[in-house]
Amino acid sequence: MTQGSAPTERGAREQGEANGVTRRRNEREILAAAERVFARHGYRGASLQAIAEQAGLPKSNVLYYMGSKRGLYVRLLERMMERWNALLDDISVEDDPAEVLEAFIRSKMQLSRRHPEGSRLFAAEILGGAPFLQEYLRGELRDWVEARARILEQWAERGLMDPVDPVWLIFLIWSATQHYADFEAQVLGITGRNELSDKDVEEITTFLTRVILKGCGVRSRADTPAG
Amino acid sequence: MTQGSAPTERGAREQGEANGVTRRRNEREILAAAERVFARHGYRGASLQAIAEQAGLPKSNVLYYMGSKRGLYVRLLERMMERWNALLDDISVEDDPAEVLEAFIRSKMQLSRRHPEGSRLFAAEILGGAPFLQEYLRGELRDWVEARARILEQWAERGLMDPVDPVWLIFLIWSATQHYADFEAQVLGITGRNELSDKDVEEITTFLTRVILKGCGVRSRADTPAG
DNA sequence: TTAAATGCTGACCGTTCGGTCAGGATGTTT
DNA sequence: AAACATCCTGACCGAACGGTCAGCATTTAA
Repeated sequence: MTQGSAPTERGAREQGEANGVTRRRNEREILAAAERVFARHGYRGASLQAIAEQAGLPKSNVLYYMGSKRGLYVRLLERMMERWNALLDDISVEDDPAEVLEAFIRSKMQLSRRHPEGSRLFAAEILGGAPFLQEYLRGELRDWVEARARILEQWAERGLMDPVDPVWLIFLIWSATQHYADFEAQVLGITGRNELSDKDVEEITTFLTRVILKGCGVRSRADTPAG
Repeated sequence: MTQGSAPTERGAREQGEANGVTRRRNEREILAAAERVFARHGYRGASLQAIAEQAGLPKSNVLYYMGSKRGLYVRLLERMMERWNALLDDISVEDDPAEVLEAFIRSKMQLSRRHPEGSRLFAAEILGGAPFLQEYLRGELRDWVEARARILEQWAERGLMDPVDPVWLIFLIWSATQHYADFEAQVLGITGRNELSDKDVEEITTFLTRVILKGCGVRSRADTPAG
């Protein structure tokens, strides 16, 4: 009665495969499941039981791999931060504002599309007052924004765009793109779609690029006669 | 041993005040506390215990007033929907696009500022897949957006603004304004502020109005020579 | 073949969850 | 002052929570 399962062929291991293949697969499965559950219910609302079920593993196994709920959550946040940091890594004042801003909008849009659960996980963390990310926001991310803001300012000084507040502009792009991941349920409900197609995303990207660039009076370097 | 509290002066009633004054105050207190807690932790992550503590009442009292966790949550959502529905209630094709769009941005910004917890509560609900608001999104709100989208289209036809997709435009305004409530923690962290002042909000509103109106090529009716 | 190391999980722990309810406190009516 | 209706809450309930751990299964090393 205490142990009813068959002695072999249990778990996800199935047949004896050498090395850490199962390990890697389980870990990946857990991280994906956890991202979904944390994104949907927030840190407190998420349960390890739900994560384990979605990963197709016993709860104990999740804890065996990840140590603790907190550790799993932090690991997911860090993974998302890495993805974000890779964005728009190297830009300079010499670059073309139109190209850079379009690239920013486009890559941010793709980040939201490629990792919607991760985007929502991040949003849920911020929504809850960023208890785990305070340090990151006030440190790394702040520097990231500051550096890019200074470049935008210099572009404005050179007459390549209107003298708008660069930080508000970055927030505008952030929010407009983030919206399609975080508020997906709303976007789909209002537009009556089941999902956003590649074509939809391309259309939205074009729309945002056009409106924001025009709104900031961005002139492509090619359009400007003199340096 | 079973009951150690003093026979009188318990609860929030304190001194005998006639009528439902205490009732109304308690109800208001509970709703405010619940909005905070639900916004921060989502539906599942919120606990009645935490809500009760923030309201300064025993948990049983919260259930006595509100019936159930679900009922309390739904009531908060409905209150927020009412606030939203009051927004930009009566506009027509004959109105001035610049005025209407600015009023939309401004009033939406004020909604986020006046009811940040409500805004975040709404955001958390959508983030979690809108389990309680599916119907509202696919019904009322969809109609709301459709009606305004048609007016924007007509403005475009009359040459009062660029022929942009009106739904994407509404989402752009929505996201840009919503951002300052939902991502408040991020905005404050990055800008190094403790809170957004009235002046900040006014500045952001002006920025958004300028960029979005210019980006959509909105011309004020006053600027247009002929009808 | 055996011993040690590692992978894995059912059973269990203390705590907290949403919700119920008996019954005392209070307000109103007679 | 007695009867009644309403307000309120401490004590309790079964369920679910995050986390621990003994102990079996499997792989690796000797």
